[in-house]
Amino acid sequence: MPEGHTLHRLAATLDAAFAGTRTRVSSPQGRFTDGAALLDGRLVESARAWGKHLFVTFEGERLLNVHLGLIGVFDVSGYAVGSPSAVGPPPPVGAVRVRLLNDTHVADLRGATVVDVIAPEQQAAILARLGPDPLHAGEPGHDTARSLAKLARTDRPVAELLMDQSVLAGVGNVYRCELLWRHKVDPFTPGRRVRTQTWQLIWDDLVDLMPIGVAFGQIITLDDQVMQAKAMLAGSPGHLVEWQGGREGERGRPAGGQRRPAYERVSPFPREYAVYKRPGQACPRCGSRLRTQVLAGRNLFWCGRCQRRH
DNA sequence: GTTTAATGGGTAT
DNA sequence: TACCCCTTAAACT
Repeated sequence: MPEGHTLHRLAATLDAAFAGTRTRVSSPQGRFTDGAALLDGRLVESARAWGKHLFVTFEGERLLNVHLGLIGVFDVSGYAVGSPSAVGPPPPVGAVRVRLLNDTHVADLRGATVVDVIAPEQQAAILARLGPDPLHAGEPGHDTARSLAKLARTDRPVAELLMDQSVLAGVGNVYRCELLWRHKVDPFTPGRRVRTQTWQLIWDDLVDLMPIGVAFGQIITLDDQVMQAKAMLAGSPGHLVEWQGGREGERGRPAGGQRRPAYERVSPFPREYAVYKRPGQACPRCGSRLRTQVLAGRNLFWCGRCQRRH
């Protein structure tokens, strides 16, 4: 589910599956019929993500803009990769708002909060609202300069600022809780009291961790898992790994040695976090009882004993 | 069978 | 701060 790593992985998956191909666009559920008609049959140029926003660019300066919200899912699967399929694409299951289809792949979108056909100017307006994205680090504007300037001018708590997409694009509730814990930062520290160095270290950590999240399709922040993940990525030749099943995340028999891009790697790691969703349990670092509290409408999880830094 | 929770965010009050 | 939207699956009764 969707923080920035999910969207970037999705963009890469869609790009590999659809870029350069003429793509059918439909709305099996019927709530995107008009938009689908505007895109149907056009060539897909690219799929890219900034923060939690996904853009699929079609020929003729038309873009499909998707925001998954809290519960959206965009499932991409290959139904005839390697050899032509006699059976064709699978029928849509459930409330499929948008289906992308070409000769090899099918992608079904469900539950998204934003699904729009937009022009390049509207995309520019969306991007202008976003803060720097750790997954675009190294590109112009994607560093800590802008976010530090914002921090210096506000008393809003750092835990709220980390989730503000105009401060940092792509960070969600899991990354924010885990990063604050990793850096021993008190979630309630007012923005202007956060040390420049602390914020820089958090940013550098996100730049390091989020690509691992993209590669494994999972937020990985526990140090031992991070080390194992890095070793696996370093040991993987090129960018290809064995495809593990019919659908992302599902285990299944290898489909005849088919090779798929690394971003479809299946994660071997259990979903474990230091503080996220562990209220009442022991802090992995100091053993103190972990706490939870709703902050700005979202559940915050932290350790009240060892998160004291600013 | 019904309720709830979920890695989000916009708009109204 | 409250409420709204989107959808599904797990947790309740």
